[in-house]
Amino acid sequence: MAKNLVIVESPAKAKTIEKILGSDFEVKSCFGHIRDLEKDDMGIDIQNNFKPKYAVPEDKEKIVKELKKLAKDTDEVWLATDEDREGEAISWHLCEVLGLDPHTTKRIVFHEITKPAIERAVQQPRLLDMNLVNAQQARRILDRIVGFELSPVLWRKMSMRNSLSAGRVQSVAVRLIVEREREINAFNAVSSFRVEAFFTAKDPQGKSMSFKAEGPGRFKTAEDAEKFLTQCIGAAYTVKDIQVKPGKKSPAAPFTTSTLQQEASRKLGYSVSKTMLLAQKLYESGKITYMRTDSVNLSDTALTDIKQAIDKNWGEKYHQHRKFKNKNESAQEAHEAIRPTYMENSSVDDSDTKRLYDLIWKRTIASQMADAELEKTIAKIDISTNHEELTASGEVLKFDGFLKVYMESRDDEDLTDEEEQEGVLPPLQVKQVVDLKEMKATERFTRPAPRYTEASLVKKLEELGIGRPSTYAPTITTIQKRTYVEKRDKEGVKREFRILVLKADKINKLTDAENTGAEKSKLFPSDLGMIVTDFLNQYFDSVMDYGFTAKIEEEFDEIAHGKKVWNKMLNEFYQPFHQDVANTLEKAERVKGERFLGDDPETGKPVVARMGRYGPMIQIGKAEDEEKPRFAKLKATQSIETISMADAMELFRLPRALGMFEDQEVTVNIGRFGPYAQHDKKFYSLKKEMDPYTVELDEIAPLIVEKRTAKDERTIKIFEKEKIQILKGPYGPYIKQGLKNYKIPKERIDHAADITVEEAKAIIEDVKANPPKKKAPARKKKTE
DNA sequence: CAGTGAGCGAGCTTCCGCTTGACTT
Repeated sequence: MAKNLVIVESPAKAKTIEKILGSDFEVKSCFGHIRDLEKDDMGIDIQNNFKPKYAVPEDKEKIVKELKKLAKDTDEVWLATDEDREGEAISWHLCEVLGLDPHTTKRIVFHEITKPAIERAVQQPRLLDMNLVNAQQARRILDRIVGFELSPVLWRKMSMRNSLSAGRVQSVAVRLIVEREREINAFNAVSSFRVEAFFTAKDPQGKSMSFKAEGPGRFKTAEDAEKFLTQCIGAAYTVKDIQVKPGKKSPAAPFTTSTLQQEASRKLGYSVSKTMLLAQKLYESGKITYMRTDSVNLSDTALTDIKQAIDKNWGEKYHQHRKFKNKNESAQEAHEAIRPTYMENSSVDDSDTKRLYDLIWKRTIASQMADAELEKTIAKIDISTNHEELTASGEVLKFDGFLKVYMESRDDEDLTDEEEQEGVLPPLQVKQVVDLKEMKATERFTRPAPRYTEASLVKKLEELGIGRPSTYAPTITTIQKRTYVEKRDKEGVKREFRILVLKADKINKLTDAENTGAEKSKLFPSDLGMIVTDFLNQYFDSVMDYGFTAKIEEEFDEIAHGKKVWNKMLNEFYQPFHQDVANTLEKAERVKGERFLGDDPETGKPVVARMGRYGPMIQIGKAEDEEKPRFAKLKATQSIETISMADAMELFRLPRALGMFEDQEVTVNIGRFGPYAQHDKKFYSLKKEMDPYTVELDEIAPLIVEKRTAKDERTIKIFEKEKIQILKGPYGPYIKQGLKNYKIPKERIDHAADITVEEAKAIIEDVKANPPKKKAPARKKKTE
């Protein structure tokens, strides 16, 4: 038994630190928080100054028991949880649960897992900071109050039966997506004409080179653009002025959780949860530092390591020492930036993981490399027939610096037409005459802000100070699980644009077409998301305010600095908030999100789009009418807010009868699980590309045949009389009787085809006698 | 697996932030 017990949060960290500290220290992990508020009565005694009621969750009982035993048998316990609000609270909970005295127990912290940092920490222990702990308790209690008082309001006031939820973070995340969608829907594209002139000029060797120049501003109408081109007929073009300016580019800071998620999304197309899963693997195998961090800091040992790698690979002049500062004020910086643990270490097996590792490696290296040096050339070209001038600009890379390894990519929202890639200009001289090949005036349209991707939403949330590195990915999952938001693609629509071409002193008018509005893997709000957001905005504007989190974070900081009392702060928040909850419960109407579309031309009955119990739908006629109303479900891509009368009526064309196949009728419809065909009492899901409104019989027939053969292939053996089947599933062979499935014992799995009826029966009886353990949700208590 | 759509009411759901693990019928 070691003399000292050190407790950290992460088990991977525990292993590394144990090696550094040696045999006098045993290092254990508590796996994050070990206590949480009870679920009953919110776990808060509001009348009694918001006194929290904590409990050890079921899935933490085992580790708590183990820590208790170790703490008892050791001379001294050291609390080494992360140095932030949550970490301080975890240490305090450890004191409470392990029976340690918070006034004497040693508390140590380090921001990096390096030998000097840890040895230094052990020499300078401090005590628990109860102010910081209280700031965390205030944070936790406020979130519980908001979540557990708002969610039930939704259950009462929304007409849909989902398990709805609301919270300080998720509801604002949904709001961002809803508002962006409406901005896009309300957007009117305005067009203007941009002039580009294509020239040739001779270089000193007499070789002809072509280059491009931009026109003077933009023309609002085709007439203005044509007028300008007409003026240019027969003109001579002379270089009037050349300016050469040096420029530079600097590398981006090393990765934090949020920037890693953004770059992995843009460069590798990973979802935020995929990025975090792969990063976790890299962390656990010791390849990278901790992946949930908001710090851009690199440890001194890392800096030395990185410098060595740069010097070795590219030479000293590529190295530049840099210290990055966090832009984000809410950052708590308990860890380092995300970086490789050793720059030398680069063998990663799995290809997806390797691509992420390479990204981290390059970003880390680049962050300590020299600026890239550029030379920007701007040439003004005079037009002899009018007073206008054209501008040609070019860029030459003089020294590549960090660009040798890494260039940060951008969200398309940051890109404007002006920032398109600069080309290289031929070596021009003032007074040189250049030859115009052609001049084009192209119609261009303004674009609305793009929809959020998972990663750009994380970026926005971080800017607003909402959420933490450990919650970005789960938050994105939650709002999709609640069906407030859906990630999907959107097909673009064709749009024509005009081009005026001046060539050989003649003007030609052309039209071309482009695809516009196409989106890939973007977040779209559902009708439910919109309705819930509108409701919350109407009754709980303070919590829904984008500045709400920032405002209460300031107060948490004041608590942490001992300038404010935590339960007083909570009371100031709670009184008006709870009043809003009570008022809303009493006064607000049940929300249906109804929108009137028009009258049905056939019957004259009103047609409305609204939210039903099972989702958005169209209703013709009223419930109180003698004839029952007709209903149709909206397609996944349609929404109550934007659907047209014509599209709504179109939905009533289902179910469709397609004709007979093998003497049985084939019909198509859309069900709970999407479009399907029905034939001989059996169901067949339509393929993704099949549209139930237009699909033909000869497309369905192969589907029916295909399913039959697939079933044959899945079947290993059938015992007709006993209704027992031996089937091949995704996890290997299994036995099916009636509708129930039974697992085949390991030792028989390889010989599944040889199983006899008796054997199969025995296996079924056996499984029935010893039912496999169900993986019960960890938080639920067993009632048996 | 392929229904439904009004209203009532039983019994259920729900937050944010720390951290990994279990293992398919």
